[in-house]
Amino acid sequence: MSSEKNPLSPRIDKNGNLDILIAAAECFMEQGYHAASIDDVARRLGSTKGRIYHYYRSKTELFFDVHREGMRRNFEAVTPVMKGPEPAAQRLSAMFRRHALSMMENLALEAVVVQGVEMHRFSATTPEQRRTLAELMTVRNDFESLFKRVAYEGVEDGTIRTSDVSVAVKVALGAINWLSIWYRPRPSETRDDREILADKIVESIMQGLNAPG
Amino acid sequence: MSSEKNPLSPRIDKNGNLDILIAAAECFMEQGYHAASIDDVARRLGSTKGRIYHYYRSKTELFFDVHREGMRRNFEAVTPVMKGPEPAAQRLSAMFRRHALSMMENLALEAVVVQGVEMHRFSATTPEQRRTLAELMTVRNDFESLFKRVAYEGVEDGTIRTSDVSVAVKVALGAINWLSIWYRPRPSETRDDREILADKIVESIMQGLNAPG
DNA sequence: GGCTCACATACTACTTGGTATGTTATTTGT
DNA sequence: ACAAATAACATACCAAGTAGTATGTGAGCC
Repeated sequence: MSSEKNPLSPRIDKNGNLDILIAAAECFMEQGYHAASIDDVARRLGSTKGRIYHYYRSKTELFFDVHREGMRRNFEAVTPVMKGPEPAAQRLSAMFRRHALSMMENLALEAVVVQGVEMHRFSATTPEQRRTLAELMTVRNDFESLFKRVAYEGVEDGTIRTSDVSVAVKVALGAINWLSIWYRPRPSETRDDREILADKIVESIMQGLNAPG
Repeated sequence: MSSEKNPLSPRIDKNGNLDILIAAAECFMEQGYHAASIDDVARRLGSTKGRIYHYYRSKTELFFDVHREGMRRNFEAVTPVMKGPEPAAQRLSAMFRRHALSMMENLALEAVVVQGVEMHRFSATTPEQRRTLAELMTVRNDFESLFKRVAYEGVEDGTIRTSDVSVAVKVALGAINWLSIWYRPRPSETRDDREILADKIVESIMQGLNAPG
């Protein structure tokens, strides 16, 4: 009864194949999907291919599940703050903030999400892979739509001003996703440090660079 | 006498190996560096490997030169507008605008730049490759520093307001670089369309999303 | 007529995704 | 409680693709 047909749930069935997802994400982040071999992932796990192919039928499926788990955590981070009595601009800020923090705290997974689906557009071979691919693209669009919806609410309630909501959201999400390129946690880093950084990013997105006047 | 020791100049010696760079960039953009084979690049050129290996000693060097050419065009686009009598905020806007247009008009090259150097951090084998890698990272940092410098000028002349110039610049450049992920030119697109899009992006970056007040 | 440039052709050594087959611990049916 | 089935891996192996090389070849130049 616990496993719904939610397309966002990887099959992490209480056991330790979440380890596999994390290890795969780290390898994909460091070397890129194609350069990282299954043996690399296994080595990082301290095991062999056998373990991975016991849970995943192909490298592609492994990648897809890493992507799913990353997107799942994105939704998990953002959805709790998107509704409420506050003005839309305030809720949107909270969403950006949460998303930025999620990027930092799930860096490997999110780097894979960013590295993303584009790569596979051309190399997806089997029809099943193409369907999965289409599904993942849909999930990404849905995620972006969450922000667009709240941004539109902000235009209506007067707390947000922009000439093109769609572009503005893409700009903001691009800025946050770009974290996966340049952000690397220092060893001594604390949660406070990350929150400070997230706040600065949100400030840049919401206030811009121009001095008021 | 024409070839200076400028690290930004790929060796495009009047002949047609610029074609190779473009074809390689397109392949790398579509399939990713590792998935794109030298034969793929050759096929796109309507020739064979022989031609490519006549000009480039390895796939890695080819990638590096694509990266160089992309960065060269970035500098070419931005540097002409970074100095002048205008207030810094205005010059910074112009730089962002030019950079965004450069992203759109050199999409393949810039996508490779974005896909970037990080990938090679782990797989760079020879000492020479490591040196080239370090060089490319330096060039990227220098490019970012261009924006930071003008942003600091803006803080001083009062036309720019932000709590952290470094983060703000990373946010802005991230937003622009993100174009390489989602922007794809429509067939009927004109230069005006691209300029309109660039203006919207610059507006988002400079004004933010919050309604003034 | 030789020499070099600008490629094309043919080939190799190696990597890598995937499979087929063990092997051991754990669960399950009775 | 015990055998049988199955889960959870490890080991050994192969076929396919690919970076790089060695060699050929025709056209232009000196």
